[in-house]
Amino acid sequence: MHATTSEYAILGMLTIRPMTGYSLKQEIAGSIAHFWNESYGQIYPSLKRLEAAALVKRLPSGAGARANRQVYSITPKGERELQRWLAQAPRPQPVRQEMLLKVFFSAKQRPTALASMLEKVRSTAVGDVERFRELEEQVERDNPRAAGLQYWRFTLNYGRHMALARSRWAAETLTTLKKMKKAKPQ
Amino acid sequence: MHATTSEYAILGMLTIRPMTGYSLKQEIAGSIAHFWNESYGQIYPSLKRLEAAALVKRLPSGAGARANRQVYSITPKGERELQRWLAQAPRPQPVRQEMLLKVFFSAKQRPTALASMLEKVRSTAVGDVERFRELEEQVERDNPRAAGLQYWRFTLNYGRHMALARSRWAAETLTTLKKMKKAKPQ
DNA sequence: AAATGCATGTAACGCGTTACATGATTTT
DNA sequence: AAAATCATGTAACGCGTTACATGCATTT
Repeated sequence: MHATTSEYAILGMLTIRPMTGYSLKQEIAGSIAHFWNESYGQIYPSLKRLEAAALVKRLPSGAGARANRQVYSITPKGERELQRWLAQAPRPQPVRQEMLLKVFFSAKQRPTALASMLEKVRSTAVGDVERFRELEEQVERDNPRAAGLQYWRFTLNYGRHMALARSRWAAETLTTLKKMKKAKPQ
Repeated sequence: MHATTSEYAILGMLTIRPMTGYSLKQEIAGSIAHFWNESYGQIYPSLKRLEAAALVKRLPSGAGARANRQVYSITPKGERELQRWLAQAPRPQPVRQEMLLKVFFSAKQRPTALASMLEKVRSTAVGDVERFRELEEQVERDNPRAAGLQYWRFTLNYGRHMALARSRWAAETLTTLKKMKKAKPQ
């Protein structure tokens, strides 16, 4: 078994309900888009591979309208494979923070340039905190009895924690930058 | 101008001092590895492209030993291009959190599986906080008069803030998970 | 003499997005 | 009748890592 993370994401979505490639994309956009996305260029070939590995199967399409529609559901084998994957600790992902590159290389620039960038970072992060809070309320309003509501909340809460940390770091860095300016006026 | 972020990273490193492809890799590993990495497969072709765009130039290699050695330095044009890039707000990067995928899809699993995963996430994050603190001390010890020391600190501090937020989120989530178990014992 | 380090480079592969092509069905 | 939505798919490209090939210089 050498499924990609995209394939596990699809497998996971299919535990909610059987779906077409098209509705997978929609469902992802409407639930986990704040931390995961898939494009059709990934979805359709993935479904083919998952089917070949018997982790998903095509449901018989009711003849007539939308006969070309391919509805996929997860198989028991697919459920076992998903479960196996869930139990493994997430692999640490390589970090590539373009923003920190800009911070680091600002050492030889006028500090005001960095300050204005950090001000944008800060205000974006503050906005994100609010956005996550609203999203959570919206999710609770629209899906009050969703089976995985609490788990959904966990993921939104993660986003909020991170955005909050980011905003605090930016504010702290801006303060330090101002102190540096005072200590060493040009 | 359509340089990639890797190319800007290389350009930035060359503001520290002229370097070979080989030493670029080393220098990156020894300073910004906590948020950025480059492989030779990126570095050498990038240097070629940067040279073609006249953003870097090859220094004349002193004949004799190591004659094949290619030392690159940033050009005034390269410095202008870097500065232009630094002034732009960092583009928001697409998030793909494998870990949250596991949280989200654990809704239909036994909660103990998620708990043990989160415990790993938490302890790793706690370790990271400590690691960033140590790294900062080490940097201050080894490079006490580095020109960009404060900016270096900013980037390490970012890592620490994020790791701290992650550890707190994990702890909070674990607590909620325990409460859920109590409220609905199997 | 052997091992390690310095140094340059490329080919293959993986994973992902974007953009396009195509057409049926449903809504306005 | 037109517009929007549902639906499937692929080709091209971008960016990145891994693994390999090659060879000289320095240290042990």
